[in-house]
Amino acid sequence: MERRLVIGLNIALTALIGDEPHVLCVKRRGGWGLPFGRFDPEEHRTFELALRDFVERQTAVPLGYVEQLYTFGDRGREAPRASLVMGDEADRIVSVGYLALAPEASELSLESAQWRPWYAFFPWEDRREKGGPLPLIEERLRAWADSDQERLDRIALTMGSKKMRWAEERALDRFELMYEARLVAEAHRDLDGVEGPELYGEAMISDHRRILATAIARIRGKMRYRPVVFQLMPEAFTLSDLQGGVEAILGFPIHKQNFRRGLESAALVEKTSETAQRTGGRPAALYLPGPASAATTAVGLPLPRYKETKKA
Amino acid sequence: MERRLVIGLNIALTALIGDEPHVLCVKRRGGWGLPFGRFDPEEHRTFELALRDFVERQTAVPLGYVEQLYTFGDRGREAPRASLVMGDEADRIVSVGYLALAPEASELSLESAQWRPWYAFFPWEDRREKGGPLPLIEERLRAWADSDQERLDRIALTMGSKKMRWAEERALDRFELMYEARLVAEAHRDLDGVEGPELYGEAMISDHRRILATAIARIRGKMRYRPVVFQLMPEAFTLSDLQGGVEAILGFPIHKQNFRRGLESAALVEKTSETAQRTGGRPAALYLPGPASAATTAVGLPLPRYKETKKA
DNA sequence: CGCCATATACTCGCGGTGAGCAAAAGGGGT
DNA sequence: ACCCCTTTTGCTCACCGCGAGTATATGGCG
Repeated sequence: MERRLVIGLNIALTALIGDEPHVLCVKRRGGWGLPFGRFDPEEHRTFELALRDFVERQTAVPLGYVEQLYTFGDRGREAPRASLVMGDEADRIVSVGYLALAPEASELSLESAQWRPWYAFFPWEDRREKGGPLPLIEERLRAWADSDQERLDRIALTMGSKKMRWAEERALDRFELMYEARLVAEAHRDLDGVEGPELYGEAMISDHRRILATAIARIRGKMRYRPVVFQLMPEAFTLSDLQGGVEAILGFPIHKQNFRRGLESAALVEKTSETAQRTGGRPAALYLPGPASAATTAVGLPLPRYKETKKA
Repeated sequence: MERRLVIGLNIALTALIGDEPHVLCVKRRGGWGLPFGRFDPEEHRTFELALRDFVERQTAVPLGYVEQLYTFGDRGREAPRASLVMGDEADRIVSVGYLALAPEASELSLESAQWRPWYAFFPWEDRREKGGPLPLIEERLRAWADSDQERLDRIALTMGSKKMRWAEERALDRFELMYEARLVAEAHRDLDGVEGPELYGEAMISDHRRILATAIARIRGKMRYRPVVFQLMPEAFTLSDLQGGVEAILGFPIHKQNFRRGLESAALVEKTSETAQRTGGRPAALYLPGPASAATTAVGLPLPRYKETKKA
């Protein structure tokens, strides 16, 4: 029997709902996963076209900004059951992961598709509020390292420490560390089928949570040198909205005045004469993306680095 | 007749020879190209293993650092002749590009493999010396733009201008611009088969020059936040060697004292007691990669941005 | 009319970075 | 032996971006 190559396309489509980043998920047997499909060379001229095609079919959501993430070709990268979903047992699956951004989370007509918050899958990536599972996770990672200096260094590097600052864009490294230390359900599912004690975040089928981690890492990193946030914002927005969105993606709060100063000095936004009607305090001016906000521009947002000592 | 998916792996393996970055090329009919091969799912467990396997077979050069670049799945991305090399006419080729770095350019036993300098393919990317084809290229690009403001903006953005600084990591964008403006031979070969006037840089088969541009862009960008240069250096080196390598990759000269200051304050290098015997001036101390130079470290070299006003 | 909440404006100080000067350490020629 | 040339190495200084705090404007609401 001949083995054939099959190319699967996976997409992490994210949009903001309020100040919470969400990812589009579809229900499969085995649990939630990212929308995906098989690339048919007869039918589609490019990966992107195929992607748009079947995402719209599966979820009735049109795609906006799209970017390729990574191509996974490892045999055995998935649990055996994945092949039941994607093709014949004997086929070899190569999957190409994509990131996409939408300016709003559209209504979903299908029950099998749903917007789910990022941080349900990665609770440790959200540091906007004090608290959270991080201290405990670090403790368990150190227990796993078991005085192995190399492991301890790696933990300090990816999770932050006294000397090393928290690097929000290392979301993938953190997930891989958690996987190796068996603190996420997928590790047990893939390796021995046994449930561990206290695991963190919701699992996804196959390696989809890994792809989502890649997507989070990518967009977090990209925000520093490309104005991609605007792909997640509506036409007009207040600076607070924008900052809320940025903080949601980054996973930590930033200084308001400095953020605004940087935005204006880089011509990233343009003030309109209208104001938003809000409850609470003084009405905020509505802004539009400015001349420097074109997706092709190599200008970054004024983003600080995470610091332990900041107000909630 | 059934069409099948074929996965091709392409690799841009680079090493320094003196102060010149070189890429490993293989001779094919049609001209020079990157080493590549067909991924056989029966034989290889992962892409990387396959890569190492056939590069060693084709060129007898072992790979060091390896990183995936991008996966190209477009139909018609290649000239028809490519399918003769890679598979049957009817097969659909998807190619995965890789970047690899070697600490030295090993001797090549095969005549069909050869180290070729980066800047033979991209003369406009080397701004270490005054002069070069850039002013003329910009002029021809503007002629191509023909007062189309969008094109003019794009040119200013990718090629630099008064307001926009030269961004060395935009090598891919520049190549794509040159392709669209038909200033590289591939554009004519792929589109109409006619030779144009004055073209820039040597051509490669298929889209291999594009992959090399991607590789250059990637390593240039990566140097800013990861100490990847050390993958290109021998065991011990002088700071001038290191700086020469960095400048070779970046494509422009940098300030010596500031470079050294940054290196030491980041603990990227470690001084040894030995010195290099050189002709010319004062002997330089030999250095080793320092504690912060591990490939996993998120620390960048102290790299300035290109400025027009610099010494030769 | 006073209170509250948020938006917006301004200031201050540190540290990173760009740029240059000057001394140190060899080699080679006269 | 001495001078000159070259490259390395050490140091200074000014500027600017950025973190962080303080103060003022502008609305809603009781």
